[in-house]
Amino acid sequence: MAMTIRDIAREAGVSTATVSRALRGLPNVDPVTRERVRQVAERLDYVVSPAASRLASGRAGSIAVITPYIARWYFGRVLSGIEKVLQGSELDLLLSSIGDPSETHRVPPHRKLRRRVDGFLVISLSTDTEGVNEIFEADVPVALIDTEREGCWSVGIDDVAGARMAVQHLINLGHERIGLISGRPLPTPFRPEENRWVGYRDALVDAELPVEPDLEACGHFTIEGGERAMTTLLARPNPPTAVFAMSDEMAFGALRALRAHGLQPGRDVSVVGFDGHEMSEHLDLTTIVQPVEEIGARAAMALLEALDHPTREPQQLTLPLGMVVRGSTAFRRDRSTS
Amino acid sequence: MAMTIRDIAREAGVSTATVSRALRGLPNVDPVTRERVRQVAERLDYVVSPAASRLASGRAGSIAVITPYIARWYFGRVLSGIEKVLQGSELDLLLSSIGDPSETHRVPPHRKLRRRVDGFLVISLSTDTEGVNEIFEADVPVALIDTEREGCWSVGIDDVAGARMAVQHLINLGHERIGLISGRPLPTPFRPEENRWVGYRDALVDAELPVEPDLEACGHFTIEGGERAMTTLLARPNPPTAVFAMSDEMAFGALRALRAHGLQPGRDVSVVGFDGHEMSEHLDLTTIVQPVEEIGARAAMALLEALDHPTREPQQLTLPLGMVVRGSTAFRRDRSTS
DNA sequence: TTGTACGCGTTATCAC
DNA sequence: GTGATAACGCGTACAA
Repeated sequence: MAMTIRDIAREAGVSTATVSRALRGLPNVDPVTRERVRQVAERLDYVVSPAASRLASGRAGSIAVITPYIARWYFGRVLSGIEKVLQGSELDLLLSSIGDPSETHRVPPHRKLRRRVDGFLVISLSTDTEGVNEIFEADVPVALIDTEREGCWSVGIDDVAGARMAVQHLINLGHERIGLISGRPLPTPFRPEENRWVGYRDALVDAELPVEPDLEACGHFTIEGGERAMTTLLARPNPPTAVFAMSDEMAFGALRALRAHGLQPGRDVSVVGFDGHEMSEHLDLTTIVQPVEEIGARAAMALLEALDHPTREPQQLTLPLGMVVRGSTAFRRDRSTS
Repeated sequence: MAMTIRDIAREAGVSTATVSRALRGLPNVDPVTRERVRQVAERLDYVVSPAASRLASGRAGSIAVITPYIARWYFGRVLSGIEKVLQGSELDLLLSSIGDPSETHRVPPHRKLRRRVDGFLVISLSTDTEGVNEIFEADVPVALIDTEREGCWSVGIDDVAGARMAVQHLINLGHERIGLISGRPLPTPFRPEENRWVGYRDALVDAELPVEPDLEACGHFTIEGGERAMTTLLARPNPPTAVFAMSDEMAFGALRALRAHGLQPGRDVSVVGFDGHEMSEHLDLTTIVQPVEEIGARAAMALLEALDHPTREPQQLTLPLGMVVRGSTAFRRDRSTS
């Protein structure tokens, strides 16, 4: 049924070794021979058996992407960036979501992926997360997204600086009580969350503004959560006049909560998001823009490089951030004045 | 370095054959022996070499998901549903996006995936799309999402009925000029697009309402596109008083276009979307709701079943649809009256 | 119930 | 530049 390398060898009148060399583009093959082998392989519709090739070569021929979520905006886009790069390589992309690490545990990826991948690509997860930490035991290169770790390649943005930029923008607008819609209570298994928290706090401290627990609420990175968080903040004794949400989706929920309370974003309460989600433009949301697809693409490229040059020293890449100011942020006005 | 089956056999004092049988849960193994082998394997941290196992057994141990996009809402959610099911199986999930079939061609998935998957899961793509049609030559089961084809398993919704329901809702509200924001000009490589077009037309024809080219505009399934499409429709000599958008995201754009023109969704122009996107609630959009993640999950389950029982006759599964009515649709009022 | 031994389709190491 | 041939690690008839 399926052609084997021997069929090609026989048909081309050469040995299997030569077929192997010819097809893989290795040197020391007569151009004429190579071409003949190519023709025969083409004609007989031959494709190498990956299983056999992998067994013989010792290479797995694939890389695994470990992500907490697949369906969420950020992760989908990063994944897309990764896939586009890998498409151009010879490697298979194995997708493995580990779900929310705080939920019921699935089989840790390490155990299931043992011996079957040449490298890992990890999105957003802290390297000490249970189920993630184990992948470093495997002796394959790892490219980290949104995190760093000794001996690993990594790509990401400066979350601390991004959060600072967002909060500083609010400070510049005269706000003094600046709230935070975070993901969940620290510590979290997501690095960006920690870092944005630090950036938020640093900006406030530098400006000698209060950092109160009362100014923070968890939004769990969902629209619903953001809405609840904003509602919570509004119900506080002394509510913030501006809010920094750690993601655009949570900011969307915050905007909705404001409107539900008869408040106008920007005019009554300023909101800054984080991501550069397409909808932010449509909802007139000021936000920190990160190059999401490119983050994925660069990480994939880094991993490919690591596989090509095993000895090369891992690099850390930080991609630039931007801020788009829209109507959701404005100068602070005393609410009683309006 | 890495343990082999022989190491386990030696350590457990049995043959490799017994180790293989014991570890795979095959019958005809003394429970005591099996347990001992298990213990040894556990202790030595042994995992089978997938390459060797696949070569020997002839099974690829993985399935491929073919999708046009990864980053878009619908596809990300379907993919997530698939992944959750596959996570519980022994199969690897190979992700392969083929991009927009009308764009520059990448390597067709068939060629790259030959001999390396036990089955295919195809999302939304017409089976006669170039690069997709070839996968049926491989002699492996295929589960189709949003499409059907002889000999294939399939899962989806009734797009014709869904579109009909949306348009009928508008008709019931008294609208007579009902516009359509479609994806792109027919023919398209996406089945849902064709079917929703049919449902739109059928509903209008049944109600003896006009089906004019002037009432249709392409939105390419993006927010931006939907906005442009709505703008186009509003500029027509005799613009529609209601619009059915083939996706929620296009509907979001349409809502924005309306506001940009000083029109109020629902009051001035009614809009119905399609999907059940989380944001639709926040934007007060009436929409047809489909169980997206479940579509993916069911398709994956179908494929697993097909792999387990190769002789079983393929089934076609149609999942139920719902409609959520919100503020974006309302009784038609003569615009001059307002 | 268990063991033996061959085959799976390549790659890689030698010789030539 | 090319050809034998020994791995690679496991699954599986077949025999015991």
